[in-house]
Amino acid sequence: MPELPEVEVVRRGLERWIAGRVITDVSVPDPRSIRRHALGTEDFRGNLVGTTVLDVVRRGKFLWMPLSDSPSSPEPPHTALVAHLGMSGQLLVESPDQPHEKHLKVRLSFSPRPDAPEELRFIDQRIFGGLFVTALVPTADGLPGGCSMAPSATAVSGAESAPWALIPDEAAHIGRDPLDPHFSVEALHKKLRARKTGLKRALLDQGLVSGIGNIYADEALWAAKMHYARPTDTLRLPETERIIHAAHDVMSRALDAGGTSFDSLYVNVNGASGYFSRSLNAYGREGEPCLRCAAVGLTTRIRRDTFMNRSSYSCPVCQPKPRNARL
DNA sequence: GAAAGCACCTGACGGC
DNA sequence: TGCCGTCAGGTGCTTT
Repeated sequence: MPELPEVEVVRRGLERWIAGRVITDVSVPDPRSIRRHALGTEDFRGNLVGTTVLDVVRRGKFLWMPLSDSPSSPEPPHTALVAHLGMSGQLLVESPDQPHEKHLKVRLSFSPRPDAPEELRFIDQRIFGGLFVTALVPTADGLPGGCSMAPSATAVSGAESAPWALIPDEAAHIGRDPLDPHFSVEALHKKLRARKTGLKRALLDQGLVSGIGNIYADEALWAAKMHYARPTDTLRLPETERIIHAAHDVMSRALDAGGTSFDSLYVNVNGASGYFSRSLNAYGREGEPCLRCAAVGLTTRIRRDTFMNRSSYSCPVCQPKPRNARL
């Protein structure tokens, strides 16, 4: 299940393989995966063929690729190809002669490059994700829209002026993620204090802070020793700093491990799985010992609660439920 | 306007 | 073996 670290792994792969290349053809075997492109398949195709992918940018779990008619155009891009992996989306860079995957939804062909495959495939089993082309709008704070331009040998010439202070219209409402260099803990703390909700519900609200899904929310709460139902309007700044530091730490470690993977639903652009699931402390460990408690001789077991119609894993001892819990 | 609930979607899995 | 119900969960829409 792709969350922020997994999407960042994919972003880096796309940056390496497709930045600077021209889209030469597009096919859409299953139009359900471009349903957010309201004008249909032909318009989707027409907006892409002949354009150049200038960059690969990410905010939270949204990925976008600013498009230009020419890689050397001095004009900022006006449109972008947006991708969201949803629950089971995969973006694979492959050779056209590779057999088609069972859930292949969209294929993009690229201009030849000696060291790189020519096709980008979007595969999605549950069809929660999708692709669409949309307008780029200025960011509210005038800062770059998201994370991009990691050092790359394939960066587009002239890209030293990028990233632009632009973001897809549909992603403009979401907050910056903890790995974003422009993320502000103080700004998030203000928003949390103004909300009357529980801490995990807030962490999963992409409008407040993006990129945190069910897995990393549970892991960050466990690391910060905080309960998921802690009312956000009672948080003190050091506590907000603690939970965000924990989220940053767990997601950074997951990124270093190539992402978290429980099954074949998450792979990088070359089809390889990550290894971070072996390092999880809470998520998916119902009935197993809390490792922190075990270190001091306690035999506490991780418990699973149903919360927001999904599972929430926590330690009942080191993450005690607050008296004023907000579920 | 804020907060919460629910539909979307498919494959795996367990129970009968 | 086959059918049915449940579960997984990110996002956007609807309801309260």
